[in-house]
Amino acid sequence: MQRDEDVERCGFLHLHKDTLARVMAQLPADEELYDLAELFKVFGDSTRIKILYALFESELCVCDIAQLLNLTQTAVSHQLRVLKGSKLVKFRREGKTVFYSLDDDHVRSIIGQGMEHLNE
Amino acid sequence: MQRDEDVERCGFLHLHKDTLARVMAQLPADEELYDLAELFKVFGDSTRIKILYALFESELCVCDIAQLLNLTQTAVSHQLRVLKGSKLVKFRREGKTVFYSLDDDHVRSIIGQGMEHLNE
DNA sequence: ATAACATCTGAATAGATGTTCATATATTAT
DNA sequence: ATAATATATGAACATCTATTCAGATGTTAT
Repeated sequence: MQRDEDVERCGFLHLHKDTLARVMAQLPADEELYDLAELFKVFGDSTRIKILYALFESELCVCDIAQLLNLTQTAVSHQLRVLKGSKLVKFRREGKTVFYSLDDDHVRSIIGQGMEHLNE
Repeated sequence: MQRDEDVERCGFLHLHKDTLARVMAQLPADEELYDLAELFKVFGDSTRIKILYALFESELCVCDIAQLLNLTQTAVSHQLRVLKGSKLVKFRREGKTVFYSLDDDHVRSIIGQGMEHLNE
């Protein structure tokens, strides 16, 4: 991934200096780009997408999610942990059961935009 | 991932029938959800995110992208292939060089929404 | 035709990821 | 305290994925 000057490559032949400046100016810091990729990685699993979609309509407990989507309780629990870590879902406890719900409207808009892209 | 009735679980204790109906009605087909996850998987890699971001300002050739982002030409080429496969970038050939550009405004909005979510 | 250049492709490898199994924790009822 | 229930967690395993290396393809100039 890291590179130095030990390999022959073309120069910035096709890129004007001012364009280069604009591209570089737009480019966020490496860490921010990394975090962004980490966020999308969370959306990049069908189990998690299913869970998020199920939560569109109503808060749900772990067990209901598992039955609804035909998944094991353990798998759901693991994935909810990931979704929680990215602040995409929040939860509240009520006795033995834990209810999860969407934490953020960005979830809807991101998924919505993704769906739009697919249906083109 | 697949389950049957051989394991003890809670019933739909917390979910009213009409809510269940709404949740199920909202839920897209499995294949669609799978495709959506595949799409986000593409966004879920920092190299690809960098490439997409670089293309926000201007079309770029493979070699310029590689130098700009300090990546090998091969790695960039492989990732452009993936981006092309998801219709996120398009390209045009000009002599020896190939210029890539964003294929879709959804790229901007999806990345934008992701960034917004991070900065909360 | 040959050389030089830009890009692409396939195989191999190392690292990341999701599920399962077994078990632990937490809450409620008896 | 004990049992029952809902959820969470850790380790192990199999699968997927991104990069690198070596070589192929396509284009232009000589």
